[in-house]
Parts: sequence; structure tokens; C-alpha cells
Amino acid sequence: MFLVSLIPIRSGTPSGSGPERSDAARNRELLLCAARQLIEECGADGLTMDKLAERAGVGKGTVFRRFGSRAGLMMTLLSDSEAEFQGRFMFGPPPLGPGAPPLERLIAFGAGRIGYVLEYGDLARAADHSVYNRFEVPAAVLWHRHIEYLLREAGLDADPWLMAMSLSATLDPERLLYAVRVQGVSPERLEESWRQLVTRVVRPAE
Amino acid sequence: MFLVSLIPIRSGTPSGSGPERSDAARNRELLLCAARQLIEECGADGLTMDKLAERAGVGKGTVFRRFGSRAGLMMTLLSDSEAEFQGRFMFGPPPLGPGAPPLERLIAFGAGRIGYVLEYGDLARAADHSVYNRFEVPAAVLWHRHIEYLLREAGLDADPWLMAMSLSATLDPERLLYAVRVQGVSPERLEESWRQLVTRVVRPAE
DNA sequence: ATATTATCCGGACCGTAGTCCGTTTAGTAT
DNA sequence: ATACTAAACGGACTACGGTCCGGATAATAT
Repeated sequence: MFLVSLIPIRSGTPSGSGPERSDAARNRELLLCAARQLIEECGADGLTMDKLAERAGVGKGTVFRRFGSRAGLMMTLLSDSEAEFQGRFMFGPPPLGPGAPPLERLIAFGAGRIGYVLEYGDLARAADHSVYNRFEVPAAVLWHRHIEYLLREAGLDADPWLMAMSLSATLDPERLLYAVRVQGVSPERLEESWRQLVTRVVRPAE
Repeated sequence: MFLVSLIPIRSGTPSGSGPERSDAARNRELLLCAARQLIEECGADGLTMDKLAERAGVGKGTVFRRFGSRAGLMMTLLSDSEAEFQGRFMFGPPPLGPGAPPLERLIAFGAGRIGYVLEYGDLARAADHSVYNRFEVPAAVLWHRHIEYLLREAGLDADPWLMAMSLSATLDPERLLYAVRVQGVSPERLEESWRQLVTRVVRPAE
């Protein structure tokens, strides 16, 4: 029904008109490899498009033709783990996947997302940053729809779209990383607060 | 108790060591005036620091000495309306100000903030953007503390700091503007969803 | 008035994301 | 093998935020 696509993230491969040329494919691999190297050395924030082009031994134009933008590159780097997470919450075992009651799935979704952000946080933040509309990135749309769907299943008697927006906001990488890294909040405390939040949200008003 | 400062926003005036020099004061006025002009003409996003310096007839260095950064300039431009809003929710008449029950104050706070963001949204977004930590801006800290305080007053039996973070997230300018401008959500619908959210949050778990 | 000094000024300079376009090359048809 | 073409390449270029430092200037002391 709302199953859009499991891997909605541009992988750097142009979608239209046949397979890509061999030099293009080779350069894409070179770039992804160089990007992972640089991130290991300098962190995601320290990766610049110039350094990446130089390290990969290609021109700067090639980098942008492959990935469109810095955010596009970051999303490509995240696509594997993102697809894996999407697979787990859509088709995997309960309580994250189908089979468990909606509230439990919501709680598990938050916990899963918190874990994901804490693992790939810098990358996720770099991907969000400076993309014109972070909320229309396919992956973000999918999470939103998933939360909205679970809210409806749980019988929410309020505005599901906006309530899903509020819940998504809570799981924003930038905010979660601030809480953990700057404020020293533990992941367990985050998960518990998320549990409290969604439990209250789905309970009917009076 | 948690009353930090009513006007915690850098006004472009250096805080330390006596009054500013007359040429500095004159240039600050020139710059603020030019900034408002440019925003009227090009919108907040269209304002660049180079154009601003040229329009005001000063060097670029002067712009950055006054305001520190683009975000600092935007905050300075917002400081009057921000101080006015702070005054209303801290000392003004109920239900926004003290005197009303905490839940009603929370509801009014959200409505007030939604109105504020819809009025000064682009400016607020530009101020948030590219400041290293948006969450440590004095105004943001004050809102957070206010929400946290009201949650405690309302007898919240969950993590007040994190719950205040979740509620703040819902009121993020970027998200609210996306909902209204791109998704066509009405301000009334936003307010109603906020009301539903905070009402559920403050109600005790079982 | 003159000298002194702390502050401020200006604009050249840097790093970065993203664009543009003349040149090269991989695939294909003959 | 050769010619052709669409795609890809590369790196100079632009726009922007932000820094730096030698020179100018406002306030103050004498």
C-alpha cells in the first residue's frame, strides 16, 4: 500500500537509459572507496569534495556528476545500512517488524532508530545538512509513513500526519547526538523517554 | 530561579569594557538598516554578507566584527520580537503568562510559538542554520527550560528534560514552515495537534 | 593643539560547495 | 579497423561565509 521502495536512496547510479559506462562505474567505486578512507581519517565533517576528488584521482566535476551534492554522497554511503534498517522494520521479526502490537512496534522503531543514529550519526547529520528539504528525502518520507501507519493501527484519535511529524522530530539525528554527546544523556534514557512519549501519545484523550 | 535574562540575544554591541565608539555605533545602525532593506527586497535567504556590506557602504570585516556571523546578524534582527515574546510567556497575562494552570500555559506557549514562527519564519530559520549548536543559543535554552518547568508543574511523571526536548523539536521553525508552506497544513491544525500532544504527554501513565 | 593608544575599518585573502563547457573516451554501427 | 556519437571527464570558475592584518580614527591625556 504505502510500500514505496526498499532502497529509495540514490546510489550514484543514474536511473535512466541503460547501464552506465565502464569508466563511470570504475570512478564511482574509486570515489566511494576514497570517501570511506577520508571519513576514517578526518571524520564525516572533515571530508571535502576537493579532497575527495584528489584522493580518488578524478576531477571535481566527476564527483558532483556521480552524487549530485555532498548530501547525496553521504546518503549513498548510508544506503546499505539504511536499506538494512528499512528491511528490519518493514519485514523483519517482531517487535520491530510486523506481528507485534502497534505500540510495541513504535517503541521498537524508536529504539532501533536511536541505535542507528548513534552508530552512523555524523554521516546522517552530514546527509541532512544543506539538503534543501530534509523532509522530502525518500528515507525520511518512509519513516514518517511508517510512524503514521503505526499510529493509525494503534487507534490514535488525533491528527496522525502531524503527530508522526512530532515523533519524527524527536528522532532527529542532530537532536539525538546533541543529547548524547553534549548533554551526556545515555541511550537507555533516550529509549525510555521515547517509550513514555509514544505510550502517552497513542492513549486516547479522556 | 531559572530566569536567565530577558534579552539574551547579542545585539551586536560588545558587552565588555565601556561604550562603543561613535563610528562603530553609526555603522551598526547603517548595517541593520541595510539588512532590513535587503531582506525586504530579496528575502532572508537572499541576503548575503557581501551585498550587505556593499549596501551599507562599509567593509566586509566590519559586518563580521559587529555580528560575528550570519546567524548572529539574524538573531540581532530578531531580538526585539524575541524579547517581546519572552516577556509575554514569562511575565504577561494568562494563559500564556503565569496564573493559568500549567497545561493551559503549555498549550498557549505552542500556539504563541507557532504564530511567531509563521511571522518571522525565514529569519528564524536563517538564524538557526549554520550556527554550530542551535540548541545552545540562549533563546532556545530559555524555551526549553520554560517547557521543562511547565511539565514539572503539571506533575509529569517522566523525564522532563528529554520530554521538553521532544516538544521543542515539534516547534522547530524548519519543520513548522515545511508543514505549512509545502504540505499546506493550516496554523489552526498545527495548534490543535500541539494541544493534543501536550495534553497526552502530561497525563500520567496508567 | 599635540601626542598617544585602544579600537575600529577595509578589502584582500582563504576554504568550500557547486557550475560550466571544451575535450576525451567508451560503446556501437559499418 | 574506422568513423561516429552520446556520455563522461576535468579543472577553471563563481558565490558565499568567514579570517586577517596593515592602516585609519575616535577618544583621552598632556
